[in-house]
Amino acid sequence: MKKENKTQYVLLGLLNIHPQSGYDLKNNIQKTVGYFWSESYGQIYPTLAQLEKVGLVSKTVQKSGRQRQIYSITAKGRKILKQWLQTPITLPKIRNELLLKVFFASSIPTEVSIKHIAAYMEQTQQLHGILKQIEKIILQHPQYNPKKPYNLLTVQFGILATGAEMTWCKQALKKLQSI
Amino acid sequence: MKKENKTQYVLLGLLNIHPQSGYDLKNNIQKTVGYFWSESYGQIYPTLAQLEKVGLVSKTVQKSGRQRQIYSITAKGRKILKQWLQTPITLPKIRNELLLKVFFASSIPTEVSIKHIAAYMEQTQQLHGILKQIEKIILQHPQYNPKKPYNLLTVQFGILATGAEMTWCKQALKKLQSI
DNA sequence: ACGTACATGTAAATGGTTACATGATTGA
DNA sequence: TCAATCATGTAACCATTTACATGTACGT
Repeated sequence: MKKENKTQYVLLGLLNIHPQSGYDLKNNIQKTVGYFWSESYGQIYPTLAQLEKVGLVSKTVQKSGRQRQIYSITAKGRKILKQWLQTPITLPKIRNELLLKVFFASSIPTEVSIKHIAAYMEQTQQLHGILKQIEKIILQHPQYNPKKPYNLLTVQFGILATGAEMTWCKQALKKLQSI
Repeated sequence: MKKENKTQYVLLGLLNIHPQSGYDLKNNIQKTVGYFWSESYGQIYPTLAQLEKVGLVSKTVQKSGRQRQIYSITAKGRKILKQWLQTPITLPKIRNELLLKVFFASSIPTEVSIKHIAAYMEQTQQLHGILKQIEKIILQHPQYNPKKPYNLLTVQFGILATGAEMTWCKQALKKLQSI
């Protein structure tokens, strides 16, 4: 397993919270880090198999009911996870299709750009609302521990980021509508 | 050439401004849309060949001096570009390694997260500064046309986005340092 | 009995980076 | 003449999505 492949670390990170199946992992990635990370089954299942082969996770087949493949992180897996958590971060590589279309928009009608930006704003607004709700839930949760604000911090990142994007959309729409 | 592949549209978009070589395209992508889009030679050269094969661009070999392969957009290419510019946008797929490391940070020392966020802030701050300078240059440019503010708009998106990230970094650092 | 969600995977295709190979031109 | 940068490309590899295949369990 190559060091750079990040899929494995999301899986290890979630398995470090509690053992679960590939199916659970897919859902939990969406629920917990879905705003800034995603994985498909085509990545998850092969990566789990690979992680098991090198001993970073172990598999047990659920006895009762359905034959679910439950994965647990091993001591070795925890070590590798912690190591990765401490390696320097790199800036995310973004590829924003809206901005590309806006940048090259000189040869098409202004209304098209307006429509694109409006659509972007709507979708961003929706995400912003969801993140605000999540923030509220975290803060109201009786077990919220201010010494471990990591989940809250990532949600707040999303709130600020989407907020800025909405601000830009409003500005951009105003400017384009005045043309 | 598949419709969904976006590399071709950046190339068409830039060739629509003026004819240039693959090497130029690489540099110009960086200079113009580099903040939110990038391409490697491994994508550019094969895509140019493909675009020529289907008649969206044409190639002429520079006569004088170096034998540069200069590509121009064709009428058909312009048509395809315009069509794409009008198709609905999709939200960018982000994968933020910093947030992943912060999210899973409960099992490692707080100082590690602080270091990560500080590094992120520094890099973001630098980009923010560059974008502010570009904005100033655009606005001061005598040929700036307020009826075609597309370049300015993308730069301003970057300024607002990086600004929000810097705000978050400061908040997050303050919170973590108080633990 | 039927639909929905649970559940696990694989194969093919696509997307994208990196390393390599090669050589020309320019300026100090 | 040497280094830098201009310039074009390919091959190998890595990353990722999508479509497909297959079947189970649960609630109504």
